[in-house]
Amino acid sequence: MAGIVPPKQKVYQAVLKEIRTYIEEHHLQPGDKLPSERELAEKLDAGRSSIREALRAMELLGLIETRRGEGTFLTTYQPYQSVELLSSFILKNDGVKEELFMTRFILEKEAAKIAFDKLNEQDIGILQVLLEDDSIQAEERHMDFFGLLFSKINNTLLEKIWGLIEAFSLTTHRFYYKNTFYHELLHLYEKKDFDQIEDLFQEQVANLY
Amino acid sequence: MAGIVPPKQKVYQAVLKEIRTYIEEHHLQPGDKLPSERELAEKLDAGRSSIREALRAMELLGLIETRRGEGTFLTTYQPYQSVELLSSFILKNDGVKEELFMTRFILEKEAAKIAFDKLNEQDIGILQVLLEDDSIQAEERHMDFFGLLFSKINNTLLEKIWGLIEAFSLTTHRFYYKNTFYHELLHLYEKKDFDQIEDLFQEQVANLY
DNA sequence: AATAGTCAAGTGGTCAGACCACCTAACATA
DNA sequence: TATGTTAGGTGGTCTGACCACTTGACTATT
Repeated sequence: MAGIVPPKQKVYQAVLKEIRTYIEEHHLQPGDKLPSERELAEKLDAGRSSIREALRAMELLGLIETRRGEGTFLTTYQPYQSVELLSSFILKNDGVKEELFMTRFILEKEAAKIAFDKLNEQDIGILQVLLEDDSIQAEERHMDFFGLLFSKINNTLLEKIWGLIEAFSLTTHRFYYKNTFYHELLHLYEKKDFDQIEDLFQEQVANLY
Repeated sequence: MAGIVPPKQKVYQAVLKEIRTYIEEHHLQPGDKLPSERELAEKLDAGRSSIREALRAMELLGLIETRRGEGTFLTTYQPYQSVELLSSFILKNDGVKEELFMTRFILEKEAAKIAFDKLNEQDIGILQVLLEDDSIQAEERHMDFFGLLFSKINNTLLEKIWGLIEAFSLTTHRFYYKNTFYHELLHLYEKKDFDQIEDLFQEQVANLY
C-alpha cells in the first residue's frame, strides 16, 4: 500500500473496488447476498464504518439493497445512474453497449438539430479546424465536436447526461460515426440545411434499430 | 420521534434533509463551508458516522466537496445526476425547469418514434383505454402512456434516464402536452403514420426553442 | 521589520467496540 | 402437526479514540 506518493484514495473508494472484484470472482448474480458488513470489514481489512460508507454509495447508485436483519443484496434490476464507478459494474451486461449507443445517438442527433440555429461563423470555423487536425484521436475529436454543439444549446442537464453516457461509452467498444459523417454534418451547417440533419444521422444507424 | 408506526427512515436520510434545511436557512452559496462533521453531529443530534454517511451521499451526488484538514464545502458548479434528493436542491435554480422540459421532450419524442414499430394491437388498445379513463390525473396518465412506450423500446438506460427526469419534473411546475396531443399520437400509431410523429411533437413546443 | 520555523487547534479519515432493532431458522412445546 | 420460544446473525447507530492534514498564530531568526 505504501507507494512513493500516496494516492490519497479514500478507503471507502478502495473498498468499492474490492467489493466489485468480490462480486466478479464469486460470480454473484442480481439478488444474491453479499457478505455481512462485519465479514467484509475483516476480509478487506477495513473498519466497518468504511465498509458502510462504501455500501451507502452503492445503495445510492442503486447497485445494492440492504435489508435490516437479513443482509445486503445485489439489486435485481440493472442499475444505471451516475458516476464512473458504474462503468466497471456495467460492462459485463450484454446489450448495454447497444443501449448506450442508442441513447448517445439520440442525444447527439437532437443536439445537432437544436444547435443548428445557435452556431455562428466562428463556431463553424472551429469545427472545421477540428476536423482538419489529424493529430488527435477519433474519440477526442468526437468529444470536442459534439462538446461544442452541446455547449451552444445551453442546457446543462442535457450536457451532463451526454457527458455521462460518453464516459461510459469509452469503457466499452467504441462506436462512433464514419469519418465522413462529421464533414457532412458540417456541410449541412454551412449550407443552412436543417432538414437533412435527421436523415444524415439515420443513415449512420440504418441497421441498428 | 415516536410515531405510532415508525417511518423506519434511516438516520442518514433524515440528516440529509436537515443539512438541506440548514443550507437554505443559512443561505449558503456554492463554495461556502458547511459546519464540521462534529458540529453537525452535535447540532443534529446524531452520531458522527451517520453524518458521514449522509455527507458521503451528498458527495456522490456532486453536491459537496470535502477537503481534509479544511472542511466540507458546497460544490461550486450546479450538480445534477441522480436521485430524488436532488429535486429539493434543484428547484431553486432558474432555468432548470426549461432544461428539464427540453430534455424530457427529446426523450419522449424519440421514444414515441422508436416505439412505433414495436407496438402491437394490444398495446394500442391499452393506450386507448388509458386515454378514455377520466378517473386518473393528467400526470399519471402521462407517466403511464409514455411508460408503456419506453417499456417497448427495451432500453433500460433510456427508460431510467426518462424516469429520473420525470421525477424531477414533478417537483417543478408541471408542463405536459395538450389533452388532444395524446389522442393524435395514438391516431398516428393506428394509421401507421410514422412521418408525422416528429411534426406532432414539434407543434407542442413551437414556441419553446 | 521581514522572514522562516514551530506548534497548537481544528478538520476530515478511519477504526474498534458497544448497543439496539430486526429477521431467520432451529428447537422445544403443546 | 402446529405453535411458541429462543439464540444467533445482520444492518443501524453511537461513542471515543487515533491519524494525517491544513491553517493561522506565535516565536525565533535574520
